[in-house]
Amino acid sequence: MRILVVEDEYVLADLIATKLKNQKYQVDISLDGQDGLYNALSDIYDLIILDIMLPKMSGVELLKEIKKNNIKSKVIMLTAKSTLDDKLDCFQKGVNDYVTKPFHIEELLARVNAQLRNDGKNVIKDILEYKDLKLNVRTSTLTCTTTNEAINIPYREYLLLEYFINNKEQIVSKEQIYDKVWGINSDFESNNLEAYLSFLRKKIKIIGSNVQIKAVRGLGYKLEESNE
Amino acid sequence: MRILVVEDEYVLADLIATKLKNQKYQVDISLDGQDGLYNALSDIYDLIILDIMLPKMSGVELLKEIKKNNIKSKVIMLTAKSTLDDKLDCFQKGVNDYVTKPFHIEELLARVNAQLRNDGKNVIKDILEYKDLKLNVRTSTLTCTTTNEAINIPYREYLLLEYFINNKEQIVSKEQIYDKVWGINSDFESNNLEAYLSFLRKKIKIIGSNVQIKAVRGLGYKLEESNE
DNA sequence: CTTCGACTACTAAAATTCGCACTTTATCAC
DNA sequence: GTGATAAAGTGCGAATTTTAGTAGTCGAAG
Repeated sequence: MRILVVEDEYVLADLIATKLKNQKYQVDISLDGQDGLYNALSDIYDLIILDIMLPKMSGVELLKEIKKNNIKSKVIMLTAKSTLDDKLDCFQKGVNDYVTKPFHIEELLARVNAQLRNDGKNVIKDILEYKDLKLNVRTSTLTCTTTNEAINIPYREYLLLEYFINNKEQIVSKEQIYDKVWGINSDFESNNLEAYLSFLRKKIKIIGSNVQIKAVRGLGYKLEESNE
Repeated sequence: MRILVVEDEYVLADLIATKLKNQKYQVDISLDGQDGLYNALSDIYDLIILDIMLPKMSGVELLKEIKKNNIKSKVIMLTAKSTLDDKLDCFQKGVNDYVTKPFHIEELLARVNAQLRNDGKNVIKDILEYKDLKLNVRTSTLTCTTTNEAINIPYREYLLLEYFINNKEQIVSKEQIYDKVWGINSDFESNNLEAYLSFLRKKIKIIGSNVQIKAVRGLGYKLEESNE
């Protein structure tokens, strides 16, 4: 899961980012509205935390722009002033949640989690699962429930697997994967993605799962149960 | 959209219900926790507004129960007391939003709307169909609804079929097909297109559909139902 | 009306290409 | 130094392209 924090107070932005990273979110920071918009328009973020008072472009304007461009990231508004009208205005414009400063950082985190929760299933989202695979978000441990074997997963491979589980049984293109795992501004030249796929597949095999990452030539990859 | 309000102060419950009904939601009211749970377990609600202090069964317990029963309704918690720990506890248990009394009714409505907003997901059409053929765009799988057989379709053949379905029952020339499937600057010398038609027809036959790609001599091809 | 030739369409199979998998080597961060 | 990440190298095989041979269609001439 990838989150963009748009907040000009560097200390606060950094605090939020650090806490979120501890929860295994990938976080980018923009310190002003213009940069925030630029990043937001990439449409790779699952959620955007957006301050209202920003240099260069206000949060409200930014919000309007991303809605106009059909960006599907969720948005949590963050603000010092908060008359009822301000709130209503933002909700009207499509905000998903609205937090008033000062706030407890834990509450913000809880609200972030509430927004990104996969409704219905995975109520407590510490564990992502697909078939006999369980991926513990906190410890980065991958477990196979049939063999009861477990293995630790390094950062990149974790991101990769997380993306696959969140898009289980769907074909995802290399570009999509690259954007999510490495970020927008990566060269995407070498076959580095394929190398990591190989690492990940090896680990899945080691713990004895029958889940596989299948290549769909020309289109991308797909997480599925292997059939034999 | 159907909403359940669980709140023992009748005046407040009624106010919320009335306002929601004005926005075209269907609303039911429960005045105590037991009745609330009974209603909630029907799993017909898109959202539940839940007070914490309730007769017979507390909101928190109710929440635990519906999560245990895998109810997929969203939940907005409504409460007078609100220490940070209370909030965190509720979010932890899977609440989607948390509103502290006293609140402006308009803010609650806005938050309800925010939760039930359709986020523009699933708007994109995932499935192209013609007669008994269904082509899943995400998985590149072709299914026949009469036989229930399915088969995977590689890239080129997928493009070809996609074009045919988008121009169902119309005669399309070889040039048009070539431009769409291979791009404008292709040699178009060999009978490569015909080879692919052959592949595709074979697959359609394998899954037992009665749709056919008919050649119209000198003009092109046409996707239609075969008649026998 | 029939027959023949020319042309178009179809399919099977061989040839080729190119995407992908895996390994190895280099670089980086702690 | 150790483990994680990035880059480079190599071989395989499925997807694509090409080739070639067969079947079917049409029209004109006998």
